[in-house]
Amino acid sequence: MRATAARQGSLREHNLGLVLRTVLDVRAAHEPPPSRADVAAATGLAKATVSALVDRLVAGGLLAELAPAAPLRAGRPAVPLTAPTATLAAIGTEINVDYLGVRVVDLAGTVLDERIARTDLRGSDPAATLAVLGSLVEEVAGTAPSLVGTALALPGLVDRSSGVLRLAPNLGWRDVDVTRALSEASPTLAAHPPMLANEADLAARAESAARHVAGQDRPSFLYVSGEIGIGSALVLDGELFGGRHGWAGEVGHTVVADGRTLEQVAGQDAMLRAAGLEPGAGLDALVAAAERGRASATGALEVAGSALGLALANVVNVVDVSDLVLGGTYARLARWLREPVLAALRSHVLAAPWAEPHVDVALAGELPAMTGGALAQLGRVLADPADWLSEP
Amino acid sequence: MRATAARQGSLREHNLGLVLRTVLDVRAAHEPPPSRADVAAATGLAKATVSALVDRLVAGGLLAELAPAAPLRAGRPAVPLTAPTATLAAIGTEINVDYLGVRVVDLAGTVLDERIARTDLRGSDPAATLAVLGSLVEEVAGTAPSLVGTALALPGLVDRSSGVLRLAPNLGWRDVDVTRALSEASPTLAAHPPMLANEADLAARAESAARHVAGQDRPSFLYVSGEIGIGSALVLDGELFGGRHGWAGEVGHTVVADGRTLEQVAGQDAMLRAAGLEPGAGLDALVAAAERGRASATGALEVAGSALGLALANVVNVVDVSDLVLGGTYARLARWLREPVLAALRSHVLAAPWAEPHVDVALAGELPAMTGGALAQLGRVLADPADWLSEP
DNA sequence: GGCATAAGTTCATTCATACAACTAATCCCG
DNA sequence: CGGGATTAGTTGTATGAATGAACTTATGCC
Repeated sequence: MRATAARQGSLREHNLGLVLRTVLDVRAAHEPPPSRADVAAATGLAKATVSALVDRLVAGGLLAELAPAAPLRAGRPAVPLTAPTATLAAIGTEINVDYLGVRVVDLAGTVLDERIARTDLRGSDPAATLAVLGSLVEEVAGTAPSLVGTALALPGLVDRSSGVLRLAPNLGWRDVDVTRALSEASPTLAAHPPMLANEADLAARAESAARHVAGQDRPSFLYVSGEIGIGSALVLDGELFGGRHGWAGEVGHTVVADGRTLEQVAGQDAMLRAAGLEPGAGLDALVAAAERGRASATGALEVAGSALGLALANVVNVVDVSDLVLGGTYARLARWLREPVLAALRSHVLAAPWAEPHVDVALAGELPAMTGGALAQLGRVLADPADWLSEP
Repeated sequence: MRATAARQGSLREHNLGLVLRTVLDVRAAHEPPPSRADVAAATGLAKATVSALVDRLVAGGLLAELAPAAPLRAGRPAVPLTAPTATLAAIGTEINVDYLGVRVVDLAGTVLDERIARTDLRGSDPAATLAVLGSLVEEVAGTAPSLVGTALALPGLVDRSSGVLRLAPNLGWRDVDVTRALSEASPTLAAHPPMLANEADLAARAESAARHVAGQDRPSFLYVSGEIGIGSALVLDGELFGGRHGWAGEVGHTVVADGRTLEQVAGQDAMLRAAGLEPGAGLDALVAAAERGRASATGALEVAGSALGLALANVVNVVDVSDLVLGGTYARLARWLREPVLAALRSHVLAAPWAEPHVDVALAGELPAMTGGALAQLGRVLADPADWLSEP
């Protein structure tokens, strides 16, 4: 119930966005690039209207005309429309517990460039780490086309209004003025202050886009991000649910049993310990042990899966989604986690008999939060193309 | 991202709704009824446009002109606009564990009529109970102005597409075709099939409206409904969050400790038992005992409050709201529950230091779910007034 | 080469809002 | 009591966006 008066111009802006999204959406679904006529048919707008809007978008650099394909049937051949290659891009960045990275994505969703540095950042110095990230951004910014915006995914609670990272338990960071530090380290980030968000939230955005491309129209799911910590994010009808301050999804800090949080039971370190491995052994060691069928490892995963399932059952009871998506490290462990999670869901979710719970593995590729951040910024263009027409 | 082409008419419909909502909203905030000029100033629309739209709304019966108030200052006196009295109404109904009722509410939010029957409906016969509800609806339908729609609040899981009540644990009902039974019992409900929804969801709508009237513009809160069972509903920026199927908010069936659900620890029966009272003693007995300071009662409430607080902390970690509203029986117990709930929130909510949790008592009046159901139906008129202009 | 077919363009028409001038109804003040 | 100031609401013209029908362009098919 947006309380804005709709003037004549609003109409045009709305339809401009509609046309742009229609062209890019059809592309996403692996259909051939649409023509002006296709767009008119899909939107219900008159051909003349679509032509005018498309012309404006092409002139503004938000759409491109392709060379006509070899015509198959009678009639004047259509001019196919697509996203312009590499004219507009966004940079998604991420600092997580065991890596940090930068990724450039354009309007078509293509990854143009990326830099990833794997290091253990637990207890690291925020200033130094942010300086590294800033320099990675500068490395890619040179080759990048004109920027829509930037985003930074963090494993913690972020204050989006002030640009301060409030708390990242697994990094050991607290009240870090991330935006300021980055703007000093990188002219690019100074010019385009990053949108700060939780890692799981942005990963879920990428997952939503991936599922859209895979054919799910407006997917609804709970994304569970197992990194060193455990985060989650809810997507409903393709829309991310962020809560009041964007702090939704902290399942990891949910209490599962006798005062212990889920992270203390099913976090990576806890699983390693329960499997009888050294804390520093890493995920690979756990996967290897489980693959060899070692009872200590599979048993630990069973216990972790049950706890995860219980925590997720509580979440599902409260937010009502039936599709759970395992991402991050949980994606690699899905083979062993799925069954105990499903069992917990079936027995604790009140609505389970009428909405059979599903547990899927994430479709989005490696390090989805960086992609998700970039997509979030690119989404601003789709939402309101008029703002991006003339000025680059 | 609604995928609809905006034609010229969409503009008009949008602004028509905007004008209607502006008039009713200003009324809600206890300001004097606005004139056409006030609406123009508030919306940013031109005076001429507002006049045209208001005229249409008045002609269609969705707005009414009042007699000009005694003018206070120079200038032509304004014509005040309000909701028309008793021309359009909705019926909200409810079946709960210990009562059932019917309420008629008009566009101005005034309760025009109601019938409430208090009985214990645990293990009752669905057909008989629904027949009683149907007859109550018929009683009030005669006097009611033209109907926008009807709603039915139920303490359980409802399948809104098929109109079947899937499960109401505390009634002992399962897979009851409520819509069909009611349409046979009541011609009014046959003509206006009720919107089925969870009791807590509709109560939260009423609470949202009450908070809006109280001056909170677009309130965000988690409503916790303590009836015989425990339900909850999330309102974000004035909008109810229902989840995928409308089954969100089942905190009562959340697991809090060693496999026990919240209802088994903090439900009304559990509290009575813990306080050493008979299960049938009722809420009044518990309140009386607590007021007399009996340790068994206050102790039981302390325990229940802690469990409730823990469950709510888990919810808050996942959905990120900081205002909790105690409704239903919990409103009467708030004096004793508030502190333990707050304590649990402070220690278990990750974001608590940056978003101080609040625990309020519900503002909406008695049996808010009935009001909320009616308001939900009336909201359809506000959302799209064009549909309701000519035909009644 | 002519006909059918489909894509895209041109142009007059429609319709909702904006803007400005105007009328209406009141208070204030001499 | 009458004129000026002030505010509400109306009237009429202009603007801008979408529409629909006619038209042009570009192709395949026979």
